[in-house]
Amino acid sequence: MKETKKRTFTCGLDAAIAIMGGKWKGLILFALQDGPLRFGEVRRAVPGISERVLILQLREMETTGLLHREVYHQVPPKVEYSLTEFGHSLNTAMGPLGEWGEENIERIEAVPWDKVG
Amino acid sequence: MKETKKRTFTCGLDAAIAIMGGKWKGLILFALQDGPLRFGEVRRAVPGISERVLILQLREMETTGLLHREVYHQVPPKVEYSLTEFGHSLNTAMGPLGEWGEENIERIEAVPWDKVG
DNA sequence: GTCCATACTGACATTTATGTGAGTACCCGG
DNA sequence: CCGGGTACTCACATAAATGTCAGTATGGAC
Repeated sequence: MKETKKRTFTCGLDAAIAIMGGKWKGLILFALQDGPLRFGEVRRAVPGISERVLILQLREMETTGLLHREVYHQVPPKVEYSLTEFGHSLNTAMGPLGEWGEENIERIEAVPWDKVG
Repeated sequence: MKETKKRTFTCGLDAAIAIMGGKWKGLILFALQDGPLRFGEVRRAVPGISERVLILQLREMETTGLLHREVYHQVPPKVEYSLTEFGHSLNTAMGPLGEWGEENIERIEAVPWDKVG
């Protein structure tokens, strides 16, 4: 029960998708690419995310080694999040995907999303 | 709710992630990169996916314009799926992500996945 | 003492994604 | 008439992801 299950992946893309999780982690990664941000700054940098989900995502990304969490013992509290080397490398790898999205954003927005699901 | 809701995205990466949907579409795209495959061939190329979910994913990807569905009126039935130009371009954009996953697959598999969620 | 700001935590509800297993339609060869 | 092969469809069930909202802890300013 306490054995850490060793997930296996069919290919590198499979693994990368697992790391990326849902719809937020890529955006969080993107937001942090230019340097550390405090919790509240990350929240403002990722419009639409709820506070609780942001915390969950940040914790997951800390566990997977994508980012570092630095706590300053102050009042009011201050916590800074920054990318690790691992996180930076993933961010770099996602660059082309982001560019593809930029180039095709009109087409993507025109998709009849309510008929997709 | 009859109006097709025009989703908007905060950035290109956001849009790309929306297109990629869950954990399967990237793998399906990857499987189709070398040419058309029949339904059963896609299923075998994407281990672990259930038949129903595969159908749903293929339909979504057809709707979003990533792939083309060609029906041959034969018995037994034959349906071939192939990437569109749009699908190919996305596949290309995901190339670096797949390579990143390959390079880091050991590290990713070593993540304590049961403590992540 | 009261309030402020910040970064949380916890209970709960909802939405979305995925999975299971059965059944359908078709023509053909036996 | 039966079973084989393929690509589905349908009803249902569960799991995972996301959302809402209230509450907590802290020390300093007032």
